[in-house]
Formats: sequence, C-alpha cells, structure tokens
Amino acid sequence: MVKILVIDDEEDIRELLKYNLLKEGYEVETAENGQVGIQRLKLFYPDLIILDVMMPGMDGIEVCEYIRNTSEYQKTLICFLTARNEDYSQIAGLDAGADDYVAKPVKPKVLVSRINALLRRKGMLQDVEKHDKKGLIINREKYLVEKGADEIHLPRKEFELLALLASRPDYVFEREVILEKVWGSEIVVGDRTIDVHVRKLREKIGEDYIKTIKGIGYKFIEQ
Amino acid sequence: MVKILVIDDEEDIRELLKYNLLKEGYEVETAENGQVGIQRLKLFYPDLIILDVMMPGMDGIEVCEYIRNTSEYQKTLICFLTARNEDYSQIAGLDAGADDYVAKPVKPKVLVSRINALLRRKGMLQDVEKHDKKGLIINREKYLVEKGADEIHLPRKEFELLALLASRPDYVFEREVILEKVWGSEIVVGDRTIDVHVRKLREKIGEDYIKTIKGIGYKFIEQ
DNA sequence: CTTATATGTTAACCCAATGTTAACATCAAT
DNA sequence: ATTGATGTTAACATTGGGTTAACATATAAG
Repeated sequence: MVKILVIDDEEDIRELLKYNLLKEGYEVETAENGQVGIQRLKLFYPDLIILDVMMPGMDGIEVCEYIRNTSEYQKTLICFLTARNEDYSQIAGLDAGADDYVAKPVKPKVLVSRINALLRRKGMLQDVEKHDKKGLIINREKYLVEKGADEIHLPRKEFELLALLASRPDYVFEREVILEKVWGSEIVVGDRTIDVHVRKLREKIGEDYIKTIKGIGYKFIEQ
Repeated sequence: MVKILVIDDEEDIRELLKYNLLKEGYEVETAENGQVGIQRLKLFYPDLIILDVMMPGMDGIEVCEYIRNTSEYQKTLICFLTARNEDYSQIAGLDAGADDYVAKPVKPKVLVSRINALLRRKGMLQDVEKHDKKGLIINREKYLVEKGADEIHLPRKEFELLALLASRPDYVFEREVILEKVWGSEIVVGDRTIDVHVRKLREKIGEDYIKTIKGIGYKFIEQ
C-alpha cells in the first residue's frame, strides 16, 4: 500500500486531496503545518509527501530541505503545491530536492494523474517489489521471493522480516524497530526470536543477504 | 562527464540550450527531430535527453515512448520542453515516462537549475564530488564510515566515539566528556579504555583524523 | 637532564550479544 | 482428530566487542 502524507495549512485542500487520493486507493495522512508534518513522518513513513510551498511558520522548502537532509527519508518522494507563476518556488523547490510539483489551484484529476505518474516512474506502483540487482525479487502479493530461477516460499514472519530489511538496503534496522514493524508494538516475544527468523531466512535465501551489525541490528545487502 | 542530448526542431533553442549546458560543464549533442535524435542515441549514449514535445513528424511523446520501451535506455533521463498551459502534454508526457519538464519559453537559468536538480536527485552529479573528497562520511543509519571508495565498518563504541568527535571538527572533547557521551554517566571504565578505542580507530580510518591534545582530550581534524 | 604525568600500545581476558539447535506451541487445512 | 507448516521458547555454543593490565613512550615541569 502506497502511503501519502499531505502537508498543507488549508483544511479544505487537505480534505480535497485526501478524499481523492483515498478514492484512488492510497493510504493518506494529513498535517496542518511543517512541524506536525515532520512528526508524522516518523510514525507514518510515507512513500510520497504532497507539500504546500507557502505555509505560515516552516514553509514547504524548509520541510523539503529537512527531509532531504535526513537520510532515512532519501527515498521519500516529494511533490510540491505551488502558486501558479511562482517561478521562484519552482526553482528553489526542485533544488531543494522535490520530485515534482503541481500548480495551485489544484484540480484533483490533474493531481491524481501526476501522483500516479510520479509513483509509476519511481517504480512504486508495482506490488511486485524489485530489489533485483542479482536476482532477489520480493513479491508481496504471492508471499514469494524469486532468486534467479528459484521460487522461495516464505512464511509470513520471515517474509515480512525480509521485506522490511530489503525495503532499505544497507540501512541498519535495530532489533527494537524490527520487532515493532514485523511483530507489532504490543506483542512481546523472546529476544531470540528475531535471530531464529534470521537464521531461517539465511538458510533459504543464502547467507550473504542479511548482515548482523552487532549491538545494533541487521541490514540487507544487495548482491 | 554527464552527457546531454537536446532534441528540438528550432535551431535557436538548440543553440541556446547547448551554449548554457556546455558552460555548466556538460557534454552536449543536438538533434533536429525525433528520428535523428534516436539515431544519435545509439552513438552518443546520453545520460539525459531534453526533448521538445511539439515537433513535426515524430513528436516528443513518441520519442519518449520509444526510449522507454528500449531497455538499454531505461536509465536515461528525459526532460520535456512543453508549451506553457499545455496541460495535456504535461500529463501525457509524465505518463509516457518523462522525469521532468520545463515550460517554454525556456529561461536558461531555469532550465539549468532544473537539469542540475534532476541529475542530483538521480545521483548522477554526486560521483564527482564524492570521489575526490578526502573527508570521511559518517553514515549513522548504515553504521558505516565511507572513506573515498572504501566502506569501513566500525564496532559500536568506536563508531560512537568517532561520530562524537567528528560532530564538531577541531573542537577538543575532554576525556571526561567523551566518557559521558559515549559510555554514559553511570558506567565507570578504566582510564586506558578511551586510548585503546582511539588506537583502533586510527588503525582503521588513518592516523591523521584524531589528534591528541595532551592534558585535555582529543579532537577530530578534517582532511 | 631528570622526574612526573599523560598517553600509546599490545595482548590477554571477560562477557554480553548473537548464533544454533531442538523441543514445544500454535494454527490451518484436511 | 490428525497432520504438516509455522511461530516461539529454552538451553547451550560461539563470537567478537569492550575492557583491563602491564609496559612503553612522549611531553611538560622542575
């Protein structure tokens, strides 16, 4: 499920966008200003942020710069909402690292089309997630991992664990984060559980994909 | 060297863009229509194509579709030149697989800025800066230190120690402060512990980064 | 120069974090 | 109910990061 965070100070706009994006099948959260937006980020982890340039307080450009300077959100897409003819913001915004922008007033059809196009371009609309490089294809809807010609069927937890790690290659996921994301916040399991699942994964997909960072957690290595 | 191919039927535009892009340090080729553009592709192998949407004969959208359907050019970036208010082309163009577009009439400054931003986003401008840099890149989320092309993996304490020192280059951290920040206030360790970690760090990253200030502590020196 | 003190260096040791295995629990499907 | 697959735990093994001790060297002070 593609997650979109809408940051805009006008409630009408937020609701308009949310309504249309939900209808399109996206998961949507909103925030009424830059500060709140940044806080939402940490919990919501959107794939794409729709960001109003002109906002009281922290404006869109600043938010964008913050995001681009925070490495865990490097892959998060950013689409600006700009006042028409606001040439300055277009340049500054793209320089700050936006991936696209849409001029206000926003026509829902145009916006949705642009969002679709942006996500498609970035390969985020496929439910077949590719982390290919040398043949690991993670297929969420089939709960299946393809390694070259082999199809490896993985149980849920193992799959979720692998999908999480592979969603951000090289990024070190702390054990606590893994528990949170794969097992959920309420469930408490023993502290050997993760290791056992890692063991099983390594048995099935090979020893080289998951690396232990002692004292921290695990990371996925592209082969 | 980043290579850019400009495809436009108007000679003035081709020359204007070529001039400005050359000045920016890019390698530039031009083509006067879609067919010629596609031929140039095969020899020139550009990293980015600036493509006029409206051209007699094969228009920009068709060229774009051709490129996107040819697997060897999947990574080639495409930036459209569109007539302003040509909403249709913007949508269709992005759907066809463009990475960005700039409205006509083209202001060189805007175009160059957009091209730079696009290339930067796609990680095609980094290489130059990254590789001639002698400094260390401390990547906390990967728990990794990058020194030129090398990736140095550090154990937790060594990493934290280095990260602390490098957080304020040239600032002298007193031993007591280092213990406080890296080891924590309660934990008491012997007085040779820091030195040993410094030793290991110097072994791994080089002898010149951490300087001893006798009687006070240590400082990180940017190289 | 001598002394005192701070820091460097090395290698051995300890132990917490992780790996591993197998048993046990749970769940889904028949 | 039975079976097989998945998830969890417990018990034990292993590893390598972290620490220390012992000694060496450097630097500042007298």
